[in-house]
Amino acid sequence: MVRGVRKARLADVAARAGVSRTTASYILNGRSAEMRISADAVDRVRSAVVDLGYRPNRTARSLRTARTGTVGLVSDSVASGHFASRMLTGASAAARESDLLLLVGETDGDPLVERLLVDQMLDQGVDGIVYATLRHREVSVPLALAQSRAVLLNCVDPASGLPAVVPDEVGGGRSAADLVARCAGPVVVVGDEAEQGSYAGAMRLAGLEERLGELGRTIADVVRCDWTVPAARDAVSCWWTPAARDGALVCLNDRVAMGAYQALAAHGAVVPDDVAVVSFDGSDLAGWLTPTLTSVALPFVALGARAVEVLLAPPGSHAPVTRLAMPVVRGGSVPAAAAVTPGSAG
Amino acid sequence: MVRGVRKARLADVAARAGVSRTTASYILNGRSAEMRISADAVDRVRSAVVDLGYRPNRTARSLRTARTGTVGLVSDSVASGHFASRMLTGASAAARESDLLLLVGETDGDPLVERLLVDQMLDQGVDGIVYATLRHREVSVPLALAQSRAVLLNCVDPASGLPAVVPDEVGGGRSAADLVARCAGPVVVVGDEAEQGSYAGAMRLAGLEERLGELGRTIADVVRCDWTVPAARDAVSCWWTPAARDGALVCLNDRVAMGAYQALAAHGAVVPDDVAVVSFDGSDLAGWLTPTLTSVALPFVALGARAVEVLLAPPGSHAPVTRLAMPVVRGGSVPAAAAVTPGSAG
DNA sequence: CTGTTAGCGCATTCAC
DNA sequence: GTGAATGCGCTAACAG
Repeated sequence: MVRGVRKARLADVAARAGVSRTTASYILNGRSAEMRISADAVDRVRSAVVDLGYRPNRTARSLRTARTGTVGLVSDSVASGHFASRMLTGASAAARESDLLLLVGETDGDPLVERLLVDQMLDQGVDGIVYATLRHREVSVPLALAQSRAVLLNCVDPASGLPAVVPDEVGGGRSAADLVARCAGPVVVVGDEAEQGSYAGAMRLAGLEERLGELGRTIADVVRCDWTVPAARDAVSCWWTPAARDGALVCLNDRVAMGAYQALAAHGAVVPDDVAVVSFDGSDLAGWLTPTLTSVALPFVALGARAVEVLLAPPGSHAPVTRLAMPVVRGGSVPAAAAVTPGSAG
Repeated sequence: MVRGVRKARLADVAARAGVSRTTASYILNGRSAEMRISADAVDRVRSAVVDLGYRPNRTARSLRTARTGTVGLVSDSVASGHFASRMLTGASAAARESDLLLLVGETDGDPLVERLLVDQMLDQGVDGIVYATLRHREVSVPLALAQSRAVLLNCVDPASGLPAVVPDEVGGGRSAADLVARCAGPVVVVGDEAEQGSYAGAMRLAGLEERLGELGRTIADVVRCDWTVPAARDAVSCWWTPAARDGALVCLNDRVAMGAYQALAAHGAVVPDDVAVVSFDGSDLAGWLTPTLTSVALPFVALGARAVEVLLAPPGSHAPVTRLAMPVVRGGSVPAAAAVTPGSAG
């Protein structure tokens, strides 16, 4: 424990103010009115606090109150992820908002480390734990977690009954449909929807299909490939046919879209004039491409913040699963004429 | 403070094992040999621990020992950064290695929030604080930090005298020089070296120039532009001349290189046949480009880990500034023939 | 080798 | 309105 100068204790403050520790404690905890403490005593204590540079010892307070003012965030590898780390930004901000400190730990997917980390945080006395994953998927949390105050972030665990905060992938798929429903040519999906055992692909595809159906359209084709730039580039390049002109490519994430861009360029197809491209994630990459990519964004900051909020709310005051909307980040890869007003009947 | 089932205390363990709390404490703190406690007592205590599911109360221990087993990491916006968040990964791993928990907080560059956060962490009783920045730059840390156990990460504060851990940007510049020193055409730098008041640009440029000089070469030109894709694309596109063929573009970061790629493609110049490209950062983006980009990498994970190690080491046992090498991540953007053996006389 | 005792700094119940 | 006394759970002198 690091301390710059000798720290003053509450007793020192009380002594200097000429009151008892109890009185000083009440005043500092905002109960001076309730306890009807004299204004004079309040003033003396307050100035003693300033004079002595008194800071309450949170450890001692925690021992007494059984609350530490900290929440934990354990993840597989959120901080390593390209931009999923923004969940940390959101969680950190929300924690600060409630005057809490955030304990983070990465397990790199190791179940052993995971248990150790959760136990350590519990021992440390965190007031709650957010369990986050890089990919939106199903998990099976350690028993110790399931028995404590916890919230799942970007994942769900049906067995545990823990509340979860996730992106609304189906709604995102529907938004993508709205963006391309009026294009003249075929709507083609790029990317394997079963990628990495993640929920994202299948749900995005489901939403897309559902909404396209409502608008009287269908998915003409699915170009399956890994969610990486080279895989998408090669797959799109092989698949490309002039019949695809005036259609739209719905890429399952931004890296896939980048690969698609490269393939289209190689074939001399111009985005968005010859073919529209939309994708999912809304990562920084979308803004780096030329033309900029229209992408249905993962609201990582909001997800992280909301997870902490749900954690702090009274248990049961939230739906088991909170789905956060995926906002459309508009780029130049989709002609306005291809879009339909969201929610319209088409 | 969250607790699944009623927690057993050390006293319960001692009672069940038929020993005193002291004895139990010694055993659990690995001092049974030193205290010459009977093997029988040790066994009884150990099984009592298991039976009762006893976990030591870290808060109580902290109150007594004045150490909390936590370190803080406060940053401007490291978690928001594209891949700088990996400093967190490194720090988290190093903390775990020493059985410490990591408290993180982002200030978003707000000096007020910064002070609040540092104070809160100090109140919380962290054993030390890592102060990190997204960009490698000079900072002026809050007074409270300067007076406590702290280490700077990716920044320096000459006034504070705090130890710092930073990437060796000059060495990185030298590595870049080695990669392109033998190219037939001119060596041209892309990017404004004074970008964002950061140290990175100037130091990379200095290292590049220094090493090129040793090898009998010079920087032919500097194409100044912001470190963004569109700015670099436009700048390189305007500047491009057939005279640049067979030369090399040294881009000050990967996004600049991406812009350069786009400009070169527009002019029909092929990488690496017509022109070599190297850059700095070693971000994921480097692997997404075609051909993949050879980049001198920022060792973010190692930086984060080292910062925690320096924090935990006895004060004064490290140089004031620890510079970590920037490893070259080889891609396909530089012909082997253009390179020289690092460290050779050329 | 083991038990007794005394705090760590704070919140809180109960007398005054 | 205020102060004395108690205990959160643990560690570490000190005595036996």
